[in-house]
Amino acid sequence: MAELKSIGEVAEILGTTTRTLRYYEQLGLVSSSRVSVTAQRRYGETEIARLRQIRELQTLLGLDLDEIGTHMASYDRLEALKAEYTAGVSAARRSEILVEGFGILEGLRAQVSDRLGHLTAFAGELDARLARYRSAWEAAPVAAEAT
Amino acid sequence: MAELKSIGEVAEILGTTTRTLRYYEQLGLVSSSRVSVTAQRRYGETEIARLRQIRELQTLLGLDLDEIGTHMASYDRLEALKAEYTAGVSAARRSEILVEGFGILEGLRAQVSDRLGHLTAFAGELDARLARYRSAWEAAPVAAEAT
DNA sequence: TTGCTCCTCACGTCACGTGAGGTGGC
DNA sequence: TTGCTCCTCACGTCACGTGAGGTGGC
Repeated sequence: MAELKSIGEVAEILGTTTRTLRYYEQLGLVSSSRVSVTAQRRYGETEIARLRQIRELQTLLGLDLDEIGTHMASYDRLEALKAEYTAGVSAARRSEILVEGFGILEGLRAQVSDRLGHLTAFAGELDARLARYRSAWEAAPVAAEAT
Repeated sequence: MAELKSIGEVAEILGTTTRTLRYYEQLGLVSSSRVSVTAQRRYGETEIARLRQIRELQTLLGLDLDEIGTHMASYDRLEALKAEYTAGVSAARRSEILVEGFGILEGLRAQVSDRLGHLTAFAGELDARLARYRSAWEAAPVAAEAT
């Protein structure tokens, strides 16, 4: 029931390389299960999801690995909260971490919105240029047949 | 009427550093006007627009400087076409470059659409997480006053 | 047993960051 | 004349790329 995958399989799923995954592990961004300390790395669904998240923060938002490390630490704190939550912590501590986690996600969401705005504007520019091409094309119909 | 700007001013406008602008010039991505070969660099509106374009390709689409170089070379060819166009070239050559330019822009547009899709999905994930926070918040109203 | 993928160094590369030491414009 | 920004090396850094040489699983 374990369904563990090799580093090569995971690299292909994520569209990256084995070198990159080992580098992430070296920086402490992810961990992999290993039979012995020199044995082959194995990845479960949890780790793959974590890696996917790291990749999104890196490629979509352009964060560096240090910033990503901070975010992942926050996510880890939130997971720890869930455990504390069900174990029954004080209401004050509970709200403390809720506020922190909420703030982090709001910050991310703002960055995403910002990027979306810039990307949409860029798409608009490209569409305008493409439209100008099409009108240039209409103006030279004979040339179109020459290709 | 020149309105030339210094490297520091341009760097601040683009939200980057003077080092980066000099590096781009070293790679041949942009040029700057200089009184002598060792004198201070000056940038006109054309060069600033070009730099802005380079930055968009780099930060929004994540292209490397080699790929960006290829794109800028294409843009240059299109500018050259405009000159040829008004000078009156053959219809065959005209359509040749129109096809090429159109293809380049379409490729870029596809990449932008792809990124927009991924970013929108990422925004959706974040919104779902934020919604879960809000319901957790409702469940602990007393704690909210404690902060 | 033969490939194929995996492993650990370790040097190379890309896109800059960051002083070191010096010259030029308001 | 005094700052401030500019200049050119040139070494450092981050996030990997890329072999070198060797071990382990189907």
